[in-house]
Amino acid sequence: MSKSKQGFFEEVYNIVSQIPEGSVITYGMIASMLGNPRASRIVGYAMHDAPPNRSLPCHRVVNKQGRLSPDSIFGAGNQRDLLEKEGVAFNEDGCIDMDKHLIKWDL
DNA sequence: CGAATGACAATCT
DNA sequence: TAGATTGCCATTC
Repeated sequence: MSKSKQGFFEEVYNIVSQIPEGSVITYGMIASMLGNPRASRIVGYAMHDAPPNRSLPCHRVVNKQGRLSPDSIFGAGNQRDLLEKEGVAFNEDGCIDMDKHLIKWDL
């Protein structure tokens, strides 16, 4: 197993692995924590390449719209089902109720 | 080193 | 309001 990924990716995996159940986080937040509030895409790319051996709850990582990743990538309806099982509430639009489940970091 | 990629975000029309 | 475009930045070829 060679470490193809550089530090940034591991930082992303580290944060994602810390997401408690029933909570979600946005790509922009993770990027901001890493010091690059504009690297939201890098976070998404890290998720795309996220190795399952990290047990990354990538289903808890959503965009700011509270929207989940494309079913084509995740696997048709799996992500939403997982979140619902963890106690995450969804809106009628199929988006996560960010105001209730979005992680709030210590201010 | 340069070009291409990408599970986003913000802005414009 | 919804769809399309641009910007941003790390990783890969």
